[in-house]
Amino acid sequence: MPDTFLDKDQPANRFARAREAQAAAVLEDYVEMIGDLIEEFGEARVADIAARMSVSQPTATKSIARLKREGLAMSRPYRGVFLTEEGAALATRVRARHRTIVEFLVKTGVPRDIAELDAEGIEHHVSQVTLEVFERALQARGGD
Amino acid sequence: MPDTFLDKDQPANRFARAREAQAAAVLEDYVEMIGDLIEEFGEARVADIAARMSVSQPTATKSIARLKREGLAMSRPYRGVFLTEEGAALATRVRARHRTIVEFLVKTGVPRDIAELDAEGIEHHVSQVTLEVFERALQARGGD
DNA sequence: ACACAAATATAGCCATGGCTATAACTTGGT
DNA sequence: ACCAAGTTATAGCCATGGCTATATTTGTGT
Repeated sequence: MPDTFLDKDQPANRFARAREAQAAAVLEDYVEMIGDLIEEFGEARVADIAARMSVSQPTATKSIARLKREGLAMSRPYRGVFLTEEGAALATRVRARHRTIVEFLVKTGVPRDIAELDAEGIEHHVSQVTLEVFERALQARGGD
Repeated sequence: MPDTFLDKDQPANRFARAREAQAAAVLEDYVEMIGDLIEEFGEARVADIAARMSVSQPTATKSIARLKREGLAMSRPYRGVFLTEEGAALATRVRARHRTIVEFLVKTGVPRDIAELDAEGIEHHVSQVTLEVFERALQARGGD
């Protein structure tokens, strides 16, 4: 089990820390979504990625370039996008974390649709410790 | 009671929504911290703001310029920064929300120092509905 | 009053992540 | 085989939020 999702160093200041988490957020979102698309359609096309992110196609292309630079994805021009081993592993962790947060919020009393929306922003800022607390809370009372 | 913190429209897509929340985050953080500084020292100097944000002084100056453009703060060159009525109101709401989230996390079982760190990133993505759920959870079991 | 230190502003750089417009490539149909 | 349509890439723009280096202003101490 990893102790981090996508960070290199821990900054001293809480604002600096939140900034770092934010920088990783875009990568995490793309990787998770590309994983979803591959699972659904067998491949992830740029156009689909752009549509899911509600972003223009060139913006998606640019972000994918960054994913490639960071070693999370691979692609050949005019072909679909695929995840590296590292990217796939990250996608798995991100997806699990997302589900944990949504389920925790729902269990706490937040309507599921709102929980989904909030989780999208929240998930990138939840530490491993907090995530484990959420998991324990889920197991405790009614892990149906 | 406000139904929003700092948003204009609601985007359809959850990623787009998270992006918007993020755009407001910097403003919210600055406004809250400027409020803190004014309360502590009677004024907020650029140097202090920069130090608290762990950011260079020119970066702080630039962000303050944006706060002014958005009508949240005021300042005269080489003088301290002050909040407009709107800025002060926002600071109050942001501070209350921050405390609610920290206390909720602590009550759930997250160590306080970690709760503080996580809250910094989380708070900008918690909807009004979820916040109210947290508040109710706090009142419910042991509002000591 | 004036010089100097400290604080703030400005200039100019970089990366990210948006966008539109357009070029280049793929693919499917005749 | 080729052309049209669809898809992806590229060019070039903008704002934000980082930074360093430097100019300017404030204010303090002698």
